[in-house]
Amino acid sequence: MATAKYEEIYSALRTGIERGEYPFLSFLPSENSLAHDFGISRNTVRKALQYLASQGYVQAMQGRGIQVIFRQHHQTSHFLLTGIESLAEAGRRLGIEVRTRLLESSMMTVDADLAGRSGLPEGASALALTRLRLLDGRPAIMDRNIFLTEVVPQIPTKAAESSVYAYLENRLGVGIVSSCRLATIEPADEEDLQYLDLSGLDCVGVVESFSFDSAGVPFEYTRSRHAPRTFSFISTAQRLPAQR
Amino acid sequence: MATAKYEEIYSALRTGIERGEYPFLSFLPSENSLAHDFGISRNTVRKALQYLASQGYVQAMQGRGIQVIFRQHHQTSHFLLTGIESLAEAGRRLGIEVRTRLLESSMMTVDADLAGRSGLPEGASALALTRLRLLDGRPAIMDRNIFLTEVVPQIPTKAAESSVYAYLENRLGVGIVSSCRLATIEPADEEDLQYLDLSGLDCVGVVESFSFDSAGVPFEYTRSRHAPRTFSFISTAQRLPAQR
DNA sequence: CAGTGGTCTAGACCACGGA
DNA sequence: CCGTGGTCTAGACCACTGA
Repeated sequence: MATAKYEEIYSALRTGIERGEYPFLSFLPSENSLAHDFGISRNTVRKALQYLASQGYVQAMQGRGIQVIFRQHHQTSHFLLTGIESLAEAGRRLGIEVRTRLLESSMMTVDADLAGRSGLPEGASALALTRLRLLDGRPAIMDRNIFLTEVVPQIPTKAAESSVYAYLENRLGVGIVSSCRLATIEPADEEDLQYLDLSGLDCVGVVESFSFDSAGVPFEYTRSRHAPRTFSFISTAQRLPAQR
Repeated sequence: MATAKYEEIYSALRTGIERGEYPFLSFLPSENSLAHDFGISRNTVRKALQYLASQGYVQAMQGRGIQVIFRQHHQTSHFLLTGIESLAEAGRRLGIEVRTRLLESSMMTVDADLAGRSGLPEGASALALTRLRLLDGRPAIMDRNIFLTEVVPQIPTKAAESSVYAYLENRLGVGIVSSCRLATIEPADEEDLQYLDLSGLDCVGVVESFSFDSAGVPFEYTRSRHAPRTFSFISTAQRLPAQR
């Protein structure tokens, strides 16, 4: 299937919501009428609606309908902690100019400490990148990426200075399927003070990321140190069934 | 239905994963065999698996199987940015003692600025709480909660000093269904310096939260200022269909 | 090739909300 | 009461993986 039917209706409804055709707190058409209008089964409609809900666009209410809970100005001006998006993609979405300086690229071996923190197999060969990312010309993020050599044998300087993920997807055919992120705050170190524009503050926001490729291999571990000014992550949550 | 079938199999598999019966990078039984074993249809099995994937427990791979990607020690020692969980619940889960001091409780009216930031209706009457939360005896979080009076007419001091959410759910029958969180870093202000244990740093982690109840009313806006030491949020992401 | 997950259907019954 | 969303089924066909 080129594009699944539920993706089409997901996109159609999302676009409608983002354009304001379905404003904040209004209701979407009912599942039955959507199924009829799009000529698909109700199950497929429900699948699209589930994705919309998981992204914070709508909230379904039994007996009432499907309400729009998306607010344009709040939910489109931040990085996504939920969602897999490269900095280059986020920059395009937010209208921010992203530049990247490759500071270091080297081969290494995953030691016990790194293996424990990252889930990468101990003793494996890995490629480490250190990159400084500039947002609208201001040094904002210090990225340290570690890739399994087995999955990512090398990364050309040019790719490292534009988008690593575009290179992985388009050249190597490696896609990130799942990713786990951890956000904390740490005292700034000498390197941060040297490179980042901290606006006089003494902390950085740290985002660690653990990624799995489409073959289920944990192949990437990244630590990003963010200047406070540009640390801004958004996430949506729904009550889960069977929550402990 | 008391508990849905998919909730039961979700819980069963999650427990199995958390107990190590299905270790990191192992495979679950196939969808067909799960359907047979639990005596339910494959669609229902898939629904349970989808929730497991959304919580970062598993990753399905076409033609191969369903792989476990959950690592106990990494994913159970942090607050959840994905997921709706009160601080009291998180404390129990993490084995942290949570104490709360109510600093202020007052009625207010939602002005234009607050309405713009929070999504609460301008002019509405609201109840504002300011609370200091202590984790294992150390002042760690300054919470500012704003509730629509229409939904939450009042909160007894006792409830404010234990868990507001338990009070909302059990006494008022108000459940949070969807919630949007925004995490940033800000310079510490005088109040933070006065109350919080900042470990000598000059920043706080700020989490803003916008919540909708089961009737679809945006009824709560919360700003939490976290001491850096205890700011630690985890989030999992999957590649979405139709990602921009 | 057999077995896996991915998509989709048509229909059923239930619980809930509002008129 | 009717219309809404919530759950569940049985079965179909597809695309992909690995032996």
